[in-house]
Amino acid sequence: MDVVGRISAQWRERYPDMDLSPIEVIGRVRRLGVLSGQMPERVLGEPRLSRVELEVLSALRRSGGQMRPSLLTRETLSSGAATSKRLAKLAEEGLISRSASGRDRREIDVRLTERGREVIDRVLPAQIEWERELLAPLSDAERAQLADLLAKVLGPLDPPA
Amino acid sequence: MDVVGRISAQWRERYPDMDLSPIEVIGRVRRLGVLSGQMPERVLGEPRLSRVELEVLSALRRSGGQMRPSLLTRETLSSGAATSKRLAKLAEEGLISRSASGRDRREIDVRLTERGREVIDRVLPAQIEWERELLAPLSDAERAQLADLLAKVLGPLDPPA
DNA sequence: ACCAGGTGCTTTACTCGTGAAGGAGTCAGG
DNA sequence: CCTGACTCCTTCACGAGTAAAGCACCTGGT
Repeated sequence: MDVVGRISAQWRERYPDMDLSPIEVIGRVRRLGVLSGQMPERVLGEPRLSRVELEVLSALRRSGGQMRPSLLTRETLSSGAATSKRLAKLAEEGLISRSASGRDRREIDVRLTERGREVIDRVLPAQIEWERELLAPLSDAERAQLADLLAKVLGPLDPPA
Repeated sequence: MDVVGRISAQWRERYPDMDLSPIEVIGRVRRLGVLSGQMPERVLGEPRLSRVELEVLSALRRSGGQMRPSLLTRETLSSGAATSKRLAKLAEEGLISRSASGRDRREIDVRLTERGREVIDRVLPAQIEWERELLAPLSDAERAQLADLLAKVLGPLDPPA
């Protein structure tokens, strides 16, 4: 039995008629979320990237071209301030470039540099591999089912656009 | 479709033969983990408690008596340093007390104060209610299924004890 | 009885995130 | 044209987390 199982067993023993099903889901989600972020050294490439920095580079990579900070803010579920600092750091490390957008001078175009593209192409597969290992106890069908159930929960929560 | 769905669709379009199933699970888990932590004001009681502080008080509440910091560290998946500071803050706010354990003078007994017990008894039900709302899109059976699948993944990951 | 190595908690120095305030740009109504 | 309200990004002051070092204490082999 996992930690959350023991926790809710303890609650149940104490208050037999409390409905703990939310804890058994959300508690596990939070735990798995944290554990999935504790990647072994080998997974993160040369420049030690945090999970969120990796998400930024991934977003740039899959979008193909440039992206505005506000979009990255939404995708990473963090504050605008955090994005600003993150981009400054990534630019400092030579992984992205920032340049004024032509259309609206308030906007910034963020792009991967050559080096940034090379880094994300090396690190992302390792990251996915690590996630696959975490999910090893599940069959393919179970993994798909898990993805579906989570999508069902997230659907109404995620911002409409 | 949720954000992660759009993300993996974008990847698929670009690299049709990449296996993205880990992203579709872990990505959603991470997102839901973050969103479940962004509780509306009303959920957290008088003293503004963070999610982890609430976990500490809950652990003390359900264990019935006292607990050592090292145990709380393991349950909250954070560092010992973080636990030390957290306990100092909670003690400052009068929610817990810390006293030397009789057995081993390195150990500390952490207990809920009267006020601490009152606070957690008020806040925890609100918290569970909020989690229940997040999971509203699922039927009872689906919620149970989701809990099971997550337990299957966490089983091998959680520390053995 | 000693003391070397291990354990349990705290402290220190630092990084990273946040909300709120700030500066610059756009735009619609008069 | 102005001007006031809005948007986009950045800066600031601060809170909270971490790793590593530190301190006090226990324990088992000699």
